[in-house]
Amino acid sequence: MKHSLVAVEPNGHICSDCSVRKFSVCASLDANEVRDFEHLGRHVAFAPCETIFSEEELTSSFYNVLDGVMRLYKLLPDGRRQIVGFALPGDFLGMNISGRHNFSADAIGPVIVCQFPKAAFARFIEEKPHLLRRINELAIRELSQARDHMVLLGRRSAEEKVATFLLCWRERLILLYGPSNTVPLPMSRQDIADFLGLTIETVSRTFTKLERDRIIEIIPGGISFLDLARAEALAAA
Amino acid sequence: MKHSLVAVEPNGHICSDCSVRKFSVCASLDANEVRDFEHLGRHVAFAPCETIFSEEELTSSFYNVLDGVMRLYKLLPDGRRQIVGFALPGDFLGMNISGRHNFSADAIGPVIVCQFPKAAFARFIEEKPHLLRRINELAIRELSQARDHMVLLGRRSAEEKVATFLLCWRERLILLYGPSNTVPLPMSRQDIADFLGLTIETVSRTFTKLERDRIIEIIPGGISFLDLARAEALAAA
DNA sequence: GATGGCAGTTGACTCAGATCAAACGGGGCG
DNA sequence: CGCCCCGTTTGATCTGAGTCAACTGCCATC
Repeated sequence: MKHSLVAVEPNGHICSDCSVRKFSVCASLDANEVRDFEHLGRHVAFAPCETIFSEEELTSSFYNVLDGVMRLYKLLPDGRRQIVGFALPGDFLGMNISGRHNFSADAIGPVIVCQFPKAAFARFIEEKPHLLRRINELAIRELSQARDHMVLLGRRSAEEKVATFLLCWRERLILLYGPSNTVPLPMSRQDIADFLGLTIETVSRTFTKLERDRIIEIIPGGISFLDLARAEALAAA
Repeated sequence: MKHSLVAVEPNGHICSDCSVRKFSVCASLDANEVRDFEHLGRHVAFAPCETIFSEEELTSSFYNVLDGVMRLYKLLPDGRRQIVGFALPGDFLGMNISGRHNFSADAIGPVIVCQFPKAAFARFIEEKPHLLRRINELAIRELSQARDHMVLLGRRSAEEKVATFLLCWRERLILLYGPSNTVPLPMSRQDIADFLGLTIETVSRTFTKLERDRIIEIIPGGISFLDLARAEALAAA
């Protein structure tokens, strides 16, 4: 846990140039609104493994991921961990009704976020129903993903879980960075295990099995798909 | 699967008298808006085991549960089922972004819903940001519950799952009907199993074990808590 | 008050994935 | 270069929950 590198660009950023704008909440804002919006958020960088916010902590800000990957997780009192998602550029974090975060978030690699003070953001949204609609849309999309993940956790085998994870992760990266059969995996095996409800050993063995079956190739920092069709068959089944 | 009993009250209902109003989306509407809202929805009754809507079906309506219990579930192609939630009076169903339902819903016992044609509802919401805010609030609450359920599915033992389920179900019923240590369970053992990512046999055995340990008592159509503190200890651990 | 059916329970056995333990391997550093 | 560290892989064994099968008990129907 290194210390944070605060405020990389002390309000010198320009939202209209922002690379994740079209994926993000801000997609719903027009040119004038974006200008106002700019004064609201500021860019903050986090070092690998740094915590952006913790479960049960009072929510003081919302976050828009600009660059990097985060793991979002919940801990049981005895230390068991369930990763409830990975956040990528464009993801919007921090909404809740209790006033406290309901999961923790930390940076996997270096991360840059656009941070909005909660109160100012709430005020800004007040008169912008289209922004609210956009946030609602994102929440509903996440809800749908959460339900899909419940099916995976409750009813799928280890091999199905891993295949599904790799394919879904690939899809997300394609949306952001364009098509490729090579899939970087910035998170550790332990992270993948805690996301899929498995142990690290099972994840590792399953990777090896998929490679032995010539479905994937394990490369440093990721995998490469050799046979997408068979991977999809495993995931669908 | 019996045939449906349509439109119990062909628009003779009065929203201002509605028993679930304070729990529901409609809580955000003022007296005038409720009057307009009345013309939008109509009450529809469903017989036990009837399907309200199916996954992948085009969304033509939204639903507000007025009475009864529904199971919300997703099926894998080979028939494995994951119940993603149970809907109780006050729950609002049908929101999605794809235009298709992303899970199926059927009645467990007799169910009455308030059904809103999608288009009319969308038009109504257009100029009512507070209603949108209320819907967003409900979505965020559900998202939080979904994440809690992921932890349960991915990281908890059978006994912890069952104890947690019974306690959570009790909490929901208390909110609606007031405190009681007796907890009706209208859903079948199979439903509970498919909700918790277990088999029916494991659910049954775990119930028996909890009863043998004098934590619960199994009664027809439900259970009764004998030792809430120990149940909570099991669920928390 | 027999009969059939279905939800739930119980028992015996199996197995997928967990646990425990050891080995591997690549990158950083003295 | 050699050593260590740590994330990962592999192997051996164990076990919690799944599977398969039989049984119970409660209605519903005749």
